[in-house]
Amino acid sequence: MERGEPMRGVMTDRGIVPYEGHPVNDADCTILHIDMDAFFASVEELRHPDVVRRPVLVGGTGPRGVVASANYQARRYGIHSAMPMSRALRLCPHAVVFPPDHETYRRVSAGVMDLLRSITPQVEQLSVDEAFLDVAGADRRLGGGPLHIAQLIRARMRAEQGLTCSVGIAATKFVAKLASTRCKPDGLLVVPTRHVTAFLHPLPVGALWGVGERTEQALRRMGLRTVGDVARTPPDTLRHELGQALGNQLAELAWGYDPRPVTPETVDKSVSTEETFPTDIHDPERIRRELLRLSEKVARRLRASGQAGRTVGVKLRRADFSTVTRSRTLPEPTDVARQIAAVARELYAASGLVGAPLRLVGVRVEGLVSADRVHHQLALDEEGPGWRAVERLQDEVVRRFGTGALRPASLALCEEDDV
DNA sequence: TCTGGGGTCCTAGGACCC
DNA sequence: TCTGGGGTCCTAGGACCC
Repeated sequence: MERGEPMRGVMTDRGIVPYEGHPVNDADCTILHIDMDAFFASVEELRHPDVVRRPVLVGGTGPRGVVASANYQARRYGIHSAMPMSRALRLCPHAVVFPPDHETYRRVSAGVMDLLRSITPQVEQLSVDEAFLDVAGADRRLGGGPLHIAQLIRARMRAEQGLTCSVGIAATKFVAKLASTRCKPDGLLVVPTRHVTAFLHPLPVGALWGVGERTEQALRRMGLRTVGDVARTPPDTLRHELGQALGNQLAELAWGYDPRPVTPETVDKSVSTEETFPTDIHDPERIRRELLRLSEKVARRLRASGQAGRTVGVKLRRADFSTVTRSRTLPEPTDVARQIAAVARELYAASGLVGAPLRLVGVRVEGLVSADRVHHQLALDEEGPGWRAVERLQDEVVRRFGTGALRPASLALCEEDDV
């Protein structure tokens, strides 16, 4: 296939060849990895047809904004996600920039996931724009094989959502995900099991799950540059250099061994929110007010999902980017903003960073359980009698009249409170 | 160039219990 | 007086993923 053309093919003895006119033995390859192409940017292109064919960036527009998504026109300039927006705009001053609209992306994502679940219930959503499917059952029902199902998904995605996606097909999650990454954008790649090592071993170590910048450096110091290099290294050596878990994981992935099944339901383990300030803040009163605001946001999300958590944590990032986290576990789970904020402020007070300039603060609640198991205890808790009910009422007001209706109450809480 | 926001998992040390 | 080993929970930090 030619440069610049979407990659659609199958891995064979002769490398990747187009599957049109070739018999594809994909019988054992029932795992699909679906990856939406430049998802946020593509959604903005759908809403603003006038920007199609121009470089499009989605991301923070403030002084500390980063690129969350870049379309493929923008990527030609060397722009990629997580790059500071200031640098991206130096590389491509005429790019069109949209601030992120996560509500819309979530809505489009829900449509995408519904489409996938209409193919099979065996859908594991990885993020807003990615999912694994196990189509073994769907294949028995629909017939035609995984490749046929993947083509059906791509056609429906284009017709029903107006979006392109890339699909990797393999016998394992890991190889399917690598396959979709290699064929982006708008691609489709099958990696039959007997060609897995030929596919994997030439790839750079960074292609392995769990190898980021730091681990890549460590592997380079060991003289390992490709997945094949890792595969030929004794697992004991990998464990010794990288730790038990990561060493084991890389030793297995380098041979394409990945027994993890597709698991449709996963439960959240934590809820958090954080904010980077446009400029550093040192005023303790402002930090305390931020902690209350973030606690309200976390508590609202907990209540909306019917969860409560026992461990409250704060994250404080200094001007030099060094980060401190503090946490405390409570006797009972909570979903009450006043309680979360009280703990967050105590953790801040004891952190040794009061008065220090901070670029970011965050609030997290973990150790989540279903909230209906703890409601009565919370109602009796002497620290916040009635606060739970008050916040429930706020939820109801927002539900019926929108967030604007709540603003005065929220401000009043900020100004009056003194924990 | 100067680094977002939402998550998961791992490591390591200390407390505590048996 | 000196000293086990295992298990669980808690805390802090860090790497990684999208």
